[in-house]
Amino acid sequence: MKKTEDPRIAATRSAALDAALDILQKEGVFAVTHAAVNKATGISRSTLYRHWPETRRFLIDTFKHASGPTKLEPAANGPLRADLKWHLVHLVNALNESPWGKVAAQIIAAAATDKEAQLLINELMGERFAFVENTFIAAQARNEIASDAPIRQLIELMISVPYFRKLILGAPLDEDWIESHIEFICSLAENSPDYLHEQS
Amino acid sequence: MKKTEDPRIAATRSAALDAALDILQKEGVFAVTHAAVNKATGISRSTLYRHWPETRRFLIDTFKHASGPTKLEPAANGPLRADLKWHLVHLVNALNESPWGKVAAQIIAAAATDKEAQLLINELMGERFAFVENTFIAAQARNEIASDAPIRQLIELMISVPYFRKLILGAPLDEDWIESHIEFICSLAENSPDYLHEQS
DNA sequence: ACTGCAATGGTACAAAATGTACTATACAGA
DNA sequence: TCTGTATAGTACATTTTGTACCATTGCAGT
Repeated sequence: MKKTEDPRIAATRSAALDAALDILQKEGVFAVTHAAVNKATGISRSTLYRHWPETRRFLIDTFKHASGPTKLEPAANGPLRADLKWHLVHLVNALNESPWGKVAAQIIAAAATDKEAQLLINELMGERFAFVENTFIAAQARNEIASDAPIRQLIELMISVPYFRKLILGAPLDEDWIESHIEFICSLAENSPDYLHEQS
Repeated sequence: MKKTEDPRIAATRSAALDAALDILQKEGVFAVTHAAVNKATGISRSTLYRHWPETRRFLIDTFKHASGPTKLEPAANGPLRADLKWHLVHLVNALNESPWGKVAAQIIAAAATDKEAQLLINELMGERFAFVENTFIAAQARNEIASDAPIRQLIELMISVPYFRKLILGAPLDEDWIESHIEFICSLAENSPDYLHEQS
């Protein structure tokens, strides 16, 4: 059994991934190479090859590094509107300010051919979905919204639009937009017509 | 002045881009190289370098090739629900069956560092947005939906969710899903509460 | 059919990137 | 201090990438 990890290993891994992430954001996936990280950090190429014998794995680890420690704190148990806004602000911050916003598109693209990337996405998205879902369920329990509200679709609406705007349209996600999006979702959730049952 | 383009040029371009697209779909962006296309087509490497001196441009042209001739036929002028379904089926088909669905994520990722890729996306998305927008405007003219319906947001809802499901979640877009999504959108559009004006 | 022009194919070669092996040094932990 | 391991550095083999050159092929106009 192993006591503690050699701090040197952690140090090089951390420094290398920091640099790789930086390169990834600034110059794109093609620029993330052992040689480039060596140049940026001074960590010798042979050491980098020992840590990541295959470039693909290096890139995947960089992605994981970018997603960072995902500790989603629980939303306050206020009214639905406040809780949703809290979630949305959290999401928008992640897209606007953390490295995540800049590399998410790369990870998604990688997922097309790399199973690990897809797993990473599933993990992160699953976490966020569950998180928002809990908020809706709590609101149902407080009778703020109908018991048959289309929660799944409301969650998708809430999350997919900011991703789409940011990653695909390149449109800004500012304070005003957050307000209008929340308003849009909340009026749907609160009015809660029987969307799925009143089919013509 | 130039009469007609040498058919050989068109032939090699076409064959090269076909192969490049095939490689892109099957093996990802890193596999799209002059050498790989040479191996796949028999077109000599020197010829490929003459056509695309830089690999980046080669990839961008492959993206454009994937997006194909985007001739969006006008939707029928039926009731809103029918028109929207027509649009959504068209979009889902593009995501499910054409190369677009498989390479869209790659293009989006490329857009992060490449201006041309972003322009391509803007062009394609702008086209589709305008298209769906016309349908909503026509529905307004026919008094099917209120004059102050939040069209922009409804369009984003309609388009962003299938993209999100397909590209990010990897979830299927089948017939059932199309029905429920249409139902969701239509009930919003038709009920048309004053989403944006009844702020608390 | 003939001819000039341009595109292609093929080869050779230069340059750079990638991957591996080996040794000496520096550092962590006991 | 001592041992084991991680790192730095070097050297080298291999692959990939990019360029130059020339012979050949095919197109277009006469």
